[in-house]
Amino acid sequence: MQKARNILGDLERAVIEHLWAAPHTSSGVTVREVHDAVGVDRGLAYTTLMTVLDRMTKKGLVSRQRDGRAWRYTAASSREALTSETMHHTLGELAGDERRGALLHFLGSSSPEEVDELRSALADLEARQQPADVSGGRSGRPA
Amino acid sequence: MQKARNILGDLERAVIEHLWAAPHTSSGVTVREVHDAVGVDRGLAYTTLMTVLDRMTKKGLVSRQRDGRAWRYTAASSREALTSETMHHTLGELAGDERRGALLHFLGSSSPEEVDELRSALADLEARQQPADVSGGRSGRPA
DNA sequence: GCCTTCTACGACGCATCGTAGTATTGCGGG
DNA sequence: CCCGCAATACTACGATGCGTCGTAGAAGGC
Repeated sequence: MQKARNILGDLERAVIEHLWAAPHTSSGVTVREVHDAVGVDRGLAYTTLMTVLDRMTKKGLVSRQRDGRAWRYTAASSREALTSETMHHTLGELAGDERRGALLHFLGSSSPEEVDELRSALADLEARQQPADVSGGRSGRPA
Repeated sequence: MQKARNILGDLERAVIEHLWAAPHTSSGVTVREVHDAVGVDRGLAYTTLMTVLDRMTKKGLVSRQRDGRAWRYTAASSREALTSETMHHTLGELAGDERRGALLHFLGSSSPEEVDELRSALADLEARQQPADVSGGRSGRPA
């Protein structure tokens, strides 16, 4: 009985989208604000957003903290982190040798821009680690 | 109305797993064979696998061809291709600048092995295109 | 002709998600 | 001190997807 392959629903997506858009400086967004932002134009009831936020909390997608008798919600992980995590999850289902093939496929069906982005991200990462050891790989420090 | 974020269910996963394991030389696998392979141990009825295969066909996950009065099923895309496609799908939901961040995240949370794999895959791809232009990037051919 | 093997089609149970109503609780104004 | 507003907590309902089967025919084999 392992479930939970659906990362995000449709409304959930819109909601977290809004949370991501909120300034990190704030201590979070109230249900009312989320409703005003993504609920009203869709003609949704306040309680709908409440339920959704509540369920997302239980799933660990968002976190919240008290503010008076209201909750203030924030996204649990950044958009980039969630995307990365999802991609890892997808890739993680493959055995090592298949991963290479999948990555090759991935690159092959990427646009030149994406490849560039990846290349530069790789360079960034490399620079951040051991600027010396570029020869064989197996760069030490994990995590 | 964009749906279809669930790529694979649970049984579906097992089924396509079996199809992937089948020799490509064969012209496909019958329901009977799939049932024997992944259905019997789970105590599933023959018809269950029939339905699942049928639905997967309608979703384009597998393809089939007649063989007498039976169908022979084959996976529509390779495991690697499907994985790659899913990853692209995930990444594709981001805007350009966020993609970079996501990729950085992705690399940052990858094991050294994965980074190596990616690096070598990138090198492969590069070699396959313009063996000359390695200097600046912006590899011409826009797909 | 009867038994087997397949396909087609419909059905049911359960989980998830979008959606919302009702009950409850706490704070501030009169 | 009590009322009502606002926000939360609790519960519910319909749609859809998926796993699971059953039944009804069609096509052959003996």
